[in-house]
Amino acid sequence: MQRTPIAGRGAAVLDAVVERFILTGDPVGSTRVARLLPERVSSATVRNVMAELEHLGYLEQPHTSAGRKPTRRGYRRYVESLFAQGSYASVDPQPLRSLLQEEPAEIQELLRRACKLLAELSELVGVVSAPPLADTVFQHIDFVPLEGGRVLAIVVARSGQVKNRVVTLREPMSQEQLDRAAHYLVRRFAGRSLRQVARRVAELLTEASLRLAGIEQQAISLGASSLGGDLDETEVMIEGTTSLVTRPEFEAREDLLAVLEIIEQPAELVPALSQEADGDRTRVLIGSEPLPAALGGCSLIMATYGSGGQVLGSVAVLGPTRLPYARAIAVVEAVAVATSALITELGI
Amino acid sequence: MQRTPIAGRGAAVLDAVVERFILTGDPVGSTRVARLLPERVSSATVRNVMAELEHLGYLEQPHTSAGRKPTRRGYRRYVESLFAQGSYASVDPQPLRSLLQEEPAEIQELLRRACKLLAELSELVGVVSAPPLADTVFQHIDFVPLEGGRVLAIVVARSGQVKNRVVTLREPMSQEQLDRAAHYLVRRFAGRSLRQVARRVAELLTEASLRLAGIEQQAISLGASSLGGDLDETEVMIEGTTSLVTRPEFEAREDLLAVLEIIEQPAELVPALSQEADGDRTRVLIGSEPLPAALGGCSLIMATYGSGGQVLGSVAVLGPTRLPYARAIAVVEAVAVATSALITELGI
DNA sequence: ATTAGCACTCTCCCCCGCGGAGTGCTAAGC
DNA sequence: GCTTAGCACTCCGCGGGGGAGAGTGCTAAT
Repeated sequence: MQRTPIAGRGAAVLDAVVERFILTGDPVGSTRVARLLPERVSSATVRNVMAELEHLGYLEQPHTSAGRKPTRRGYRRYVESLFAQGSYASVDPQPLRSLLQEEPAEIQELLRRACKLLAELSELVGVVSAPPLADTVFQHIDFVPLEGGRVLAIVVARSGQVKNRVVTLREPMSQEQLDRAAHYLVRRFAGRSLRQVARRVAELLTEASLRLAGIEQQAISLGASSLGGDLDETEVMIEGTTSLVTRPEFEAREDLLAVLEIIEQPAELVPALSQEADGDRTRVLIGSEPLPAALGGCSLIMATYGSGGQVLGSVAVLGPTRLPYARAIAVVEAVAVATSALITELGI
Repeated sequence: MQRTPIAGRGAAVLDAVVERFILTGDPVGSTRVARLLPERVSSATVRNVMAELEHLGYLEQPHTSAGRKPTRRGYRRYVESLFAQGSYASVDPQPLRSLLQEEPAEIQELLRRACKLLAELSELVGVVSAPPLADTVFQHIDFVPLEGGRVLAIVVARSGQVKNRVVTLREPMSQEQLDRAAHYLVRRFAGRSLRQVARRVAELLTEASLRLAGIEQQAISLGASSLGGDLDETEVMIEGTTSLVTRPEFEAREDLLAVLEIIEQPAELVPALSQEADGDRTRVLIGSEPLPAALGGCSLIMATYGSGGQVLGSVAVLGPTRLPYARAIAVVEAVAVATSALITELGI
């Protein structure tokens, strides 16, 4: 029974402290914990237990003669016990259905809604990473001539995601030639992932001068220019920043500033969101490692969404370390499931 | 000489108070003003003048025996005198050139950069309203078939702006038919504004069943579905929120919250940005009327950008009422001019 | 009209002392 | 040996008091 460093009463006390602290934000004293425990014990007993928990690094005191609050380690252990018992709150399915309501034109729109939903349901900051374009399926390409020998390339993924890029031609091409090139690319490559298409086109380009004839060569060249580069870039969207402002833990100006800066540079969350994105486990990052240093006082709860076994991106909520984990986890998982379902249905 | 309610020494004192208050944020006392004035006067004299300025509604006292700070009216009068003497700071042309540096693929990208520039140069919040799609020139349209008899319509403006919409077909069409329809629309309507195209297509749709043959009818119908609706919607982008957080005037939680809420709903600024957008005068709104009520403590400095005499949108900075107007005005005007120039060059 | 002088007002800040909450320890009880 | 009642101690937070400083309005003199 001693597998975990703490067990039985110790665990109960820790959970009580964490939950109470999450609720009120004030350090929790021994008498309060004694009242909170199901078992009838005296505050003195609780004090002994708490002293030990502090020694083990699960609790800390802001100062002598204040109550205790959880350390990161304490939160971690609490969250793990949440997962272990597997029973966290359930989420009202109504808003999730509204996510599915009217069909979004593109996946971006769908993800934006999911992000708002995360923020609203959790009353925290919603974070969603979009699938890198490289992972979407090539459906269509179109070239629109601009002035000055430049061409606007429009790449359409099956998900409805659209990418534009301006390409400069080495020699002028007519609208008809452009159309033929586009048709050629679609005929030949539609249905593969953009990553595959980009790789293949790049390969062909090196051989092209030898074996391919006029229009094909032009098509390949155009395709290479249109698909080169930033296909792997991950877009991150964020909603619900305002909910943080009123939080007492961000009373210190600098802390709030740090979070808001992240929000202006959401890309800083990419490492945290993708590095941890394996399989279907919900992850909880408690103010450390893959999170930017400025978010020391924050936690991120994330899950992945995808289609047909492939992970496409992450949904997450971000908030102060002192956040209602049970609810947050439930919200994140519910949104992840709904998003996956919708994407699978619409195709990616 | 008594055209304005105040003149001569009164004006000098008011300007001194406003400038000093903008600089430090503390109410300004009579001795300080006396030192600031070019003319050598005693603090007692200044006191008399200040008492009168307060009576006229240009200054106010936070409490007896504090210095004075400007009222809205005071700011207004100060700003007008700035315009009257017409000499405000000049702006470092270097960053503006970087705006023109590498050519943006679409106008949205250009405006985003302009917005960031506004924020950086002014150290306030940058605000830019994009031209409504209706005002852009129709260049190209393309239809991509999706599953389930739905079609993704991609409308391209000459500016490079792209709009997507999913359209549901009443009867299935082949890729070839879709291409023919797209070609028809481009041949017939390219070069007109989207607003004109939308109107014309809608007109034709009502007559179409009588006079037009198969493919034309289909094309018109598709065009109408693709262009209907929200063409007049104005997109507003915002950058540099974080610069407000550290500002002492937003120490009160609620004030900061109000501003951040606006930033999550930038559309609330549309009335202020468009209602005031006539001609080429730079406008200064000081925490009132067309601004949302929550921005009572803020000012907006805005100018319009455009091409060939046509106003396309606005660039602006937003900050607390106590902001460095001379600099802000200079920045806004410089960015407006640069943006107009670039848009004119690239075509809209 | 301007200014020196003066009494008055109000804020800000520091300091002090107190009550309350919570702890750790000890000794007694089961 | 674990639990618990009792107790002394610590430390934060809060409200009041007092002084310094900044600024004002008024009056009287120039």
